Amino acid sequence: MPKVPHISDAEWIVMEVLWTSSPLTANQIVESLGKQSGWNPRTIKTMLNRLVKKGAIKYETEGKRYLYRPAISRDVCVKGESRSFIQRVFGGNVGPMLAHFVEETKLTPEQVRELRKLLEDKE
Amino acid sequence: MPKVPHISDAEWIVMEVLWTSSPLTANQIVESLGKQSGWNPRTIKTMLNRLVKKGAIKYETEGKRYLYRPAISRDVCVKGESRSFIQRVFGGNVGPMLAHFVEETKLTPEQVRELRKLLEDKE
DNA sequence: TGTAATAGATTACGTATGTAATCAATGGGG
DNA sequence: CCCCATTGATTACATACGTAATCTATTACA
Repeated sequence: MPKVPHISDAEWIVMEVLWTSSPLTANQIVESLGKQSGWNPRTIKTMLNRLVKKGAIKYETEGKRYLYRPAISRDVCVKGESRSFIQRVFGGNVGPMLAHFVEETKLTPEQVRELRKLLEDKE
Repeated sequence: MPKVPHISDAEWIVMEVLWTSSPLTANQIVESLGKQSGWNPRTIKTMLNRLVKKGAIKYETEGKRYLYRPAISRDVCVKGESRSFIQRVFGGNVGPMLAHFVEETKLTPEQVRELRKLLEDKE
């Protein structure tokens, strides 16, 4: 039952840290987020707790230290969030969603080329 | 100050009704959502209230009837929600987001053709 | 060995959301 | 002209989220 838990905005930022490198101790995560995040370390601890509770991360105790690591892959989360976003905003239709963004967004020539290549491979 | 209010999942469904056709009375909205939604009419009334409060819809009283209509366009909401989604999940980078979906999604030949056309126009 | 510093666990609290029930005003039928 | 049905407004309540503070257990130091 790969029930993808919903990762909130703030939680997502914490997850990124662990997806980038893990395992990490709570303190390493706090440091990694650093002052830029503007979060009190307590706040980060709280989020770690909640993420554990919702099964997004897990920890092992190495001696007395807690080592956190993701319990679900970034890819799975991206798919989950994407699905619900596209469902909500585009009624589940990816095609129109893509069209919307291709039209709406400034893309670099590189990106345009890459997308065209991907589309060619589709056919 | 086109501050785009956040439209929640459930609220979005109500908004779709009004974006599709408006103005409507509360009852027409309830009917339009019908049993498929599984919502108690009270629930729908509550959402209408909240949407009014957050400035997503407005109403005029025609005689004693309340006529609801959107106060913000679907397009503006789509842009707002998209921005926060892409920010969260793709760090704000639309290019990779598009690449992800083009790769991940089954698209009809039509859709592929349309996207390629849009991309051509981009260059 | 008693005490302070750590660090995870628990509790806090305001806002948002999902999902309603209850209140109150108003108009139509008897 | 009064009472009920209708409909928007107010209130309810549990869960999620953002943001912490406090409690507690453990460890390092004086």
